[in-house]
Amino acid sequence: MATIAREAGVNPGSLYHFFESKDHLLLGVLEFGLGYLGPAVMEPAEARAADPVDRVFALLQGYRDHMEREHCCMGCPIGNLALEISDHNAKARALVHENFENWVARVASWLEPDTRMPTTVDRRRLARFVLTVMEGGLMQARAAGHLGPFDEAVDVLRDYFMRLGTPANAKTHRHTSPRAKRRRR
Amino acid sequence: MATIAREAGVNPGSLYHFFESKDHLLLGVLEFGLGYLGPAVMEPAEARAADPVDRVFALLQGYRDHMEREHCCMGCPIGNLALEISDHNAKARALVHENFENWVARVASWLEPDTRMPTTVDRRRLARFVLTVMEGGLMQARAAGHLGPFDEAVDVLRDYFMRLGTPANAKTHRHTSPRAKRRRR
DNA sequence: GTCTATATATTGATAGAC
DNA sequence: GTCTATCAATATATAGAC
Repeated sequence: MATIAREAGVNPGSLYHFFESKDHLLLGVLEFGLGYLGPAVMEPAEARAADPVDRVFALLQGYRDHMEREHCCMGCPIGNLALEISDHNAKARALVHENFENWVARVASWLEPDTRMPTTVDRRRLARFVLTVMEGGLMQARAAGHLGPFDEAVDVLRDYFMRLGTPANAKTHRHTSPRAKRRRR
Repeated sequence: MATIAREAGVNPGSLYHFFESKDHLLLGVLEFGLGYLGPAVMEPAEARAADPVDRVFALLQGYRDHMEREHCCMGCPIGNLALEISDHNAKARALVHENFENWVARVASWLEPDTRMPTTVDRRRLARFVLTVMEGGLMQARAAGHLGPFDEAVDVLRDYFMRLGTPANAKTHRHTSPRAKRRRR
């Protein structure tokens, strides 16, 4: 609470005017996330690519850029909370879940109209898989202190999409570009 | 510290005879993990399946069983610490990374001799991808409160292995068995 | 090495003036 | 609504007897 107050430039006691407790503030953060996702995370990816699969990799690139700006700290705030929140905090847990479902639904809506993938491919399941790979990749990148593990995971995911019949646009192949040679590991 | 002492059945002060501080105890936990992984996690999977790919899914099944026993709480202790530990705690972070590398190296050693996958498939990268999917899947399962998201992620991963030319043994297809019908979602 | 007791620091929350 | 001051609770760590 003290850190939040300091970062916000307010006095410690003032937070309690808006949130009746530490727990309520956490719920406020998670509710904020629900509205933040669209404008701050999904819309930029939608603006950068129209193709369904390119959009997915533009989204992942957005997380990568953020992680790089933070020097491999932080990662995904919702993912961090997912593993930090006690299993007994039902309300917070439900909101983390809702944030994930929100993410999955948006990405699934991109993949649904794709005509290259067989119709037997469950778009929602595939969208969830993208989230799975993103969160697992960021976790390892944070532990490693560099983006190598995240890039590797995205590479394999791209290979999978290719095998589903939907090669991603070459522009999203950042890891195979000359610049990538400078990467650690 | 109080919780650990209580669970261990010792008095709060006694912990400080073995660990000079809270931080040192955390390092001790992570060092313990390095030796715990083989006997407690990898060897059971190795005993259950000889085939490289079946072993991978036996390993994932082991995490699933553990998660189910805990009623979808806890998940992977190393993964939890990976996102909970401060980015400034360099020693702890390095040990989390070492735990992950340990995991990846062991799984890669299973995949290396596989003759069905093209030799162009980077075994170590694939092993890391398995860890990525496992951690991302457990994270979402913990948030959801049920194993649905984990099972979905494993399903997609199995599909990927199949497309690489290495279908997993039917016995590991727990999600498509009649029992799976009882699953939520 | 373990116990009881306690010191010290940090954190969560409140009170009341402005 | 914000500020200063401060309370109460919790958590980390230490001391000294046994």
